[in-house]
Amino acid sequence: MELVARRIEGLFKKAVQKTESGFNEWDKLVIQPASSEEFGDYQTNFALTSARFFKKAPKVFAQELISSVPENKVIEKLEVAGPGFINIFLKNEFVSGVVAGSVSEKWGFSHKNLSGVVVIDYSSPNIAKPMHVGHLRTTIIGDSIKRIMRYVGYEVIADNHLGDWGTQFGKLIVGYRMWLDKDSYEKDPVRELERIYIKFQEESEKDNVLEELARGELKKVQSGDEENLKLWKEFVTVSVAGIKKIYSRMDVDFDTWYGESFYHSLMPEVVEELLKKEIVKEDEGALVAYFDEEENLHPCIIRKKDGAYLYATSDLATVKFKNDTYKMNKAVYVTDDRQQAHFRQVFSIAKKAGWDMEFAHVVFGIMSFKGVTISTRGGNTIHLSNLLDEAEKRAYDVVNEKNPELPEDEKRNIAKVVGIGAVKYADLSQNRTSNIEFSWEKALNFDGNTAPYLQYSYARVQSVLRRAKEAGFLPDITKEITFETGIEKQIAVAIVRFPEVVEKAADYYKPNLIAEHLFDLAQKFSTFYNSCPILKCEEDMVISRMNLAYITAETIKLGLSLLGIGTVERM
RNA sequence: GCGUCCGUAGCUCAGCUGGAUAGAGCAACGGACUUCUAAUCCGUAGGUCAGAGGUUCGAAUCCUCUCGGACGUGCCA
Repeated sequence: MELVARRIEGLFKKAVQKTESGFNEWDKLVIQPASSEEFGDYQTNFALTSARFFKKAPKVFAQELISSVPENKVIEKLEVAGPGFINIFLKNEFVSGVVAGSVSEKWGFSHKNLSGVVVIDYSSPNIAKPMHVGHLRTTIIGDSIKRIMRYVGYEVIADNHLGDWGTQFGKLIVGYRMWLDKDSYEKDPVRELERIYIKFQEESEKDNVLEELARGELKKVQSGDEENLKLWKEFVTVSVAGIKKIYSRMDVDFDTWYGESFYHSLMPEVVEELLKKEIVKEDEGALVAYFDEEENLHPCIIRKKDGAYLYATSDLATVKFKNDTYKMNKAVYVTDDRQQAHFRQVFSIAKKAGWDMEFAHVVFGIMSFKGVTISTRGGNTIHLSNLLDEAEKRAYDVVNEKNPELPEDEKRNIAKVVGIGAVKYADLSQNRTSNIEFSWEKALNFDGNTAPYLQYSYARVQSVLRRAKEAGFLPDITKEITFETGIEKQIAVAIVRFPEVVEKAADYYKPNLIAEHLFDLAQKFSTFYNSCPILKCEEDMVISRMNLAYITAETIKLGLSLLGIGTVERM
């Protein structure tokens, strides 16, 4: 089914072609949601932005335009307002038909370039340390972008670029040999590794010989020392198991797990290719890429004078690998904004190397707690597992209070879906690149603009539908939805706009647009629910209202699923 | 020094790809449950969009400068 804004766009295109040939700046023709209900359902500023091209006064041009729009089943009324806005009012029957179609047909996004593969690199924790709330943003935002892009029709590969080859392994090997507590290692290896890691940090501040030892042990891992390699493998295995447990709780998964260790063997040929293409030069024994002045980037070291590779080399290897392995459309990286310069360098080098694809660095601000950036080393971590535990516990307490009669396992499930949904939504509903301060209160809030609010709206509809079923009614989308009140029409229009919001969210990598739209829809639904009875109104309105409620719920469910958040039948 | 990001209601944030009177949530205050789940709804109050210039028919949004904050900046990741 074609997006409504695109249908309107098509009509205006015809109108323009009727009045004037030779116009080709079609990207100026933007149909947007009306900024206020009084201005209709959609609006366009096209007459204002393009009046100059047509050498006409905006208002005059707008008037001509609306009288040239061909006969159609979509638009009820057009009016010119203010300096030359065109307000677009849709036909009720049309809106109602689109709303009904939205549950039976798939939205069409074939106008987009969907060919090729999109690889999204997100989460990518440094392993052998437990995941903490600092990992939340990349994990949740990346997972949502994956879901959104898949829904739109891209072939998406979710890649977890694990930090499984870094300096932490040298430190862990040293610490493991010195301070291991066997019992706690057996009980919870990841926690014990974390303890060792923190202890190493503390001790090495007093005694910098430790750092040197660690570098030595790391070197041994990388050169294939059997005993160290065995330890490394063990650390990787236990950490990945721990990480997967967390992902499973959060309903996050990946298609590939090409960690840094995977790319290690590819580094030499990457460097060789860059040398051959004269993108990097030797300087003081290191290999360095330089950039044009207008790129405004610092030189980037690709290989150290001791022959070791760096972060940039590793990321360049990922790009080359993607280019060689897949027919690429886009490569997307979801990280905090400290890495902006790094990725600008990587993308620039990759383009010069001819590794052809679109690049996107999706950035967000770093998370701090009590004013300090969260890090394992800083000792101010909040383990992700603790946050999820607490979220589930609080959600459980609420369900238990509101619906004590529900079966225990259902209450547990509700607590999980609602608690984790709240945590995810708190992050996904904001998309500022500014830094954020972690707050328990915010992450665990269940009131207002939160996931539980949306889930609650969904559950209420299910409750109505259950009662309707008992009374012998069922939603029937072949029956028309009529708008008796203004709020019913507003709900319908919000449903019509939903796929347009999804498309925008995919284009700009902004899940918060979906969150915002769902909240708006759910708020309108709550208003409707509280003021208009669904089952206790005149008989011919029952089916109409039930249909509207049903489709609203389905839209909320779909939207939440694009955010990686589930729904429950009761809560 | 240079660069990037940020500064919007008491708090947390939307809006930033220029459009009509700057929006939510939380907190505050007042109302609505014998009626489809009150994790809800309705209403009130709250703003020199950090500041100053500029571009434009039109600026929270684009440009310049100033102030304030965070981060990055040749051999860490």
